[in-house]
Amino acid sequence: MGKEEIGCDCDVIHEDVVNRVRNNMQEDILYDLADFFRIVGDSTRTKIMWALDEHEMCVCDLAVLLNMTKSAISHQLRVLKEANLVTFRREGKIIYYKLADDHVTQIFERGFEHIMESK
Amino acid sequence: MGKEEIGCDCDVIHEDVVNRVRNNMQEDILYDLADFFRIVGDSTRTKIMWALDEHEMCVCDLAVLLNMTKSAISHQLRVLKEANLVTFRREGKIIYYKLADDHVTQIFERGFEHIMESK
DNA sequence: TTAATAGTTGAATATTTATTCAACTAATTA
DNA sequence: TAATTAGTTGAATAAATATTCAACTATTAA
Repeated sequence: MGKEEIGCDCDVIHEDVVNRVRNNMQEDILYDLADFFRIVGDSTRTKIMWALDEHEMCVCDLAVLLNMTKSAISHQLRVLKEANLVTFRREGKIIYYKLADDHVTQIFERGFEHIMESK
Repeated sequence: MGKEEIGCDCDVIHEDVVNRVRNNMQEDILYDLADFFRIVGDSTRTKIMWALDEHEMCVCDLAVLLNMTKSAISHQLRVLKEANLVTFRREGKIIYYKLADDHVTQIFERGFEHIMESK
């Protein structure tokens, strides 16, 4: 068989399985998927998303709710904005944030149910 | 109003909203939820989970498939085992890993669909 | 019982990243 | 206009963690 790649330090054992799986593997999509989970996978961002799923809120509301500084909240909101997980609208001095769309809401709520059930 | 907590550096703006949301907030569950997403939110672990969702595999198969060392794969499998996301069975020298249960499979596949659709 | 192979493990390194701090912009109001 | 407030930003620090490396265990086969 021989090591088919440079990086691994062993021979493949089930070559047919690996070849079949490799043919179905779309690496770029798996990176995007990992990215999505990575962004939600921080407790501050998870709390923000859960809170915004309950009601739209401004930075100060979130800061008080989560007992954190405006800056820390704002930095994390930027991450969530860049990942298109939240949107916002400005009303005077105040910016209201909310979850981006139903898709995000559903994925988030499904994960929440998963945790609730396994308790 | 006054700063209700020590950590934040501003006053609450929508006190009624924050109070209502705070009453519904279960922090321990939100931490578990973030943990779940954090563990899946690494590209190596995402690839491993996707591959095991396709077919059960041993460490060497995964190492060849992902072009990584046995050690790196093994370390990540341990993380996934500890989070109860994968299980395994031994057959002689070889240990076969697979996704833990339908619950995990479904959450993972749903995230995958989400990414596929938004492309 | 020795050699070979599948897999694990702990320590070290290197990278990523969450929060802090101080300075800043944007909008409002006195 | 000047002062106030909501929010942002960049750099620095501190903490978390993915991979590497070398040594190790467990099972099988010679």
